[in-house]
Amino acid sequence: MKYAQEDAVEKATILFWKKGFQGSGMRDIQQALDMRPGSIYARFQNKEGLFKLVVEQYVAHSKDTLQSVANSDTPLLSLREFFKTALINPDELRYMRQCLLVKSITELELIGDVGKKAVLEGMVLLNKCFANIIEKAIETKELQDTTPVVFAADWLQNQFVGLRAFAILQTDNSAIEKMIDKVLYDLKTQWPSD
Amino acid sequence: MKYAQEDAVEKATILFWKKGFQGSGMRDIQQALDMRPGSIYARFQNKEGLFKLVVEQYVAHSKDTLQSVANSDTPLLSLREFFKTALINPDELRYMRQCLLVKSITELELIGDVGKKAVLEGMVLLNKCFANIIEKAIETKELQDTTPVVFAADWLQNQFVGLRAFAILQTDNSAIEKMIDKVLYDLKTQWPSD
DNA sequence: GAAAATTTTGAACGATCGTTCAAATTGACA
DNA sequence: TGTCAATTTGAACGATCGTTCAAAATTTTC
Repeated sequence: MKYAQEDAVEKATILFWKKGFQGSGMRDIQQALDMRPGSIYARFQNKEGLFKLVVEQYVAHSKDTLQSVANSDTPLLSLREFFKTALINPDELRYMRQCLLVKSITELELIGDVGKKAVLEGMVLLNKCFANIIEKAIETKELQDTTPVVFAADWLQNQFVGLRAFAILQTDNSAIEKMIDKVLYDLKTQWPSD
Repeated sequence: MKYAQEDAVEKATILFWKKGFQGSGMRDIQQALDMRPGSIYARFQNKEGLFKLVVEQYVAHSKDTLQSVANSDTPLLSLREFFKTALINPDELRYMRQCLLVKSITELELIGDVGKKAVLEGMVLLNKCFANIIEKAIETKELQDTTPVVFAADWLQNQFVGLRAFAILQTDNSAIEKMIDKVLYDLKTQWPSD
């Protein structure tokens, strides 16, 4: 029963990821989940309720991934692999290059308060995950211990956003890899002082 | 007559910028332009035709701005000012922090071919402007002459995308300024070799 | 100033939007 | 197997979507 729900949310995730909140009609959702409108409303309250679950599941999954990066022996090397996996994928999965949260932020005004809250809280949570990775990388001496953790976490999250927007337009995978290298390079250099 | 058209496109720009292509209904547009549907269709063909003009005008304006940055005595200092102007603005203009092109890219699948083409060509054009700035900065010795122009242009455009997504969520202007400093710092450092 | 050409108007169209709900189906328990 | 609760169904609702077009208003032409 609970499994069926997770499965439905997963299918909805693909749809929202591809088409956005506004762009995904209830009839698209009905088709994707193979459920009739009444069932969807009985289970998820309404479109926004489903979207909220999608975002929460997306964030939870991202959090898990980022935590396993942080807990790796070499967090920075794992981070590089994580970037590559997220940004370089076959054509039918290209929609995944865009970050679902960032995509949602661009249409934040059109989403209700419930969905909005889920998106913004998700951003904050993932920011903490990035901070955690940086802390761990300092511990393993992959990063200098002078690295400003909180600021670098914001910066790293930014880089990820920019990279994803870049990757979605890019056909050349090696250009994406070079861009990832630049990010990791800049992460290790000096940071501007206040 | 032509002036009235530019004025209408400008008003439509604000609307599309705030609400996106899909999120801007024809009735919103009618109200924003103070025109009745028939007039709008007579002038702009349809919603997508208006959107195309909006994107083209947006790109043309951005191009002008970036070119004046490139033609400054100190392109890199001007670039810094450009970033600050684009990313730090009063609350009623906050919608401008998001890049209209990037916002459009997130809903590219929902826009027709005409609008899609305008957006993608706009990205390419602005990329060339970024490359031009880098070339000029090399000439003025603000950048090392080993800076890889084409790659750095992609990178700089990326940074701008990331910064804008960051700025739209940010309330603290000094955090944005610090992030801009980091970008300019990283622009001047070494680049990973192939 | 009359006639012709151009532009603007706004009611109305069919399609699609998110959502509802009475009826049918299914599942749980005695 | 019969009963009751829980779930699923799908036709249908009012609202809104992008768009059309005959009629009215305006501008241009001679």
